[in-house]
Amino acid sequence: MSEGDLDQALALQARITAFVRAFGLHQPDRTPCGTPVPTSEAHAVGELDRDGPLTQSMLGERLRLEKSTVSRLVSQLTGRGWVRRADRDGDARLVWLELTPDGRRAAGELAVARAARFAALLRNIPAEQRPVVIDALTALVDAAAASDVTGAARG
Amino acid sequence: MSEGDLDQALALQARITAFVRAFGLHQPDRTPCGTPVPTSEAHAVGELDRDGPLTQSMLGERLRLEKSTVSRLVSQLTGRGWVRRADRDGDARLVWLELTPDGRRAAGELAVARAARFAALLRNIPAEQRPVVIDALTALVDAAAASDVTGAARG
DNA sequence: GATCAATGGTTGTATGGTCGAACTAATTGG
DNA sequence: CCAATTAGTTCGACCATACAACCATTGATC
Repeated sequence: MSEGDLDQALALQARITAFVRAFGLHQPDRTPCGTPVPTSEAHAVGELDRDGPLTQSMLGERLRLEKSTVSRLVSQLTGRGWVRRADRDGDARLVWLELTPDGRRAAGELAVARAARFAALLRNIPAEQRPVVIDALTALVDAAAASDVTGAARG
Repeated sequence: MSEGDLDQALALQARITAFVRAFGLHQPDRTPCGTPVPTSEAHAVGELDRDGPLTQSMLGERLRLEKSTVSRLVSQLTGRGWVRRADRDGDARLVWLELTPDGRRAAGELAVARAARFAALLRNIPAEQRPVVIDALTALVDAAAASDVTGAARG
C-alpha cells in the first residue's frame, strides 16, 4: 500500500467519524431525524413496513442484530402496539412479524420525518454534486459489505 | 421540492442506513475496527492524541456529547490508565485532560487498527473512484453540520 | 469587597442499546 | 426414535446517552 493510499484511508476515516458525530448517530433514544422514537425501533418498523411480514431472524439479518436483541426489540414494539407476532401455518418455530394499523401509521410518520431530514441534508449539498454523493455512498456501502469481517461472522 | 429531489432524499437515506448497518456502527462495546475498546473511548482518545491537552468541555464539544457523559467517559479512561486529569495554573474550574504514556500507546494502536479497517474499505472501492468518494463524504459532512438542528442546540 | 449570575464538572436517575450463554421448543436427518 | 439443527426467549453483563440537581470557581455588578 502506498503513501497515498494511507492518506486516503485517513481522510476517509476522518470524514466518516465526522459524519457520525455531525449527524447525531450517537443518540440511541432519538432518531437522527428528530422523532422521539428509539433508533432501533425506527429501523425495525421501517423494514417491516417496506418488506411485509418477516420472521425475527430475517429481521435480525437485515438489521445486523443478534437474535436476542431482536427478540427484545420486537417485544418493545409489540408493547407499543406497532407490531404483532402472528402465527402462521408451517414451521411452528417461526415468529412472523407484521405491523399493526398503528404500526403502519407510525412507520409512515417516521418515513416522512426521515425524508424531511434527508431532504434538508440534500439542500446543503450543491445540486450538481448530489448524484455524485449518492453514487459515492453506494460504492461505500458495497465496500463496507465486502470488507466486513466482523459483521458477517457474528451471530 | 420536485419528485427527483424526493427520490434523491430516499436514495440518500437508504445508503446511509445501509452503511451504518454494514459498517457495524451499532456495536457500542467494540470499535467498528475490531478493537475490543468501547467506541466512545476510542473517539475520546483519538481526539486527545491528535489535539493535545483539552478540557472536558472542549472534548465534549468535539464529540458532541453532554458534559455529564464526558465526565463519566473520562473517568473510565483514567481508570484504564490512559488519561490523566491534570490541574494547571489558571481557571481552577477547568479539568485539563492529557494522555498518559499508556494512553498514547493505546491511541497509536487504535489508529493503526482504524487505518487498517479503512484501508480494507478503500480496497473495495475502485481506485479511480476513491477521491470521488472522499470528496462526496466531505460534502456530506458539511451538509450534515449545516443542516443540524438538534445537535447544535443540545447541551 | 459582598453578592449573584454564569461556567465547568460530578453524581444520581432513567432510558436505550448490544452481545453471548444457557435454555426451550420445534424440525429435520439418520 | 434419537441426535443435531434452528428459531426464539430469558438472563446477565456492559456500554451510551441525556437531564436534573448539586458543588466549586469565576467574574461582573453594585
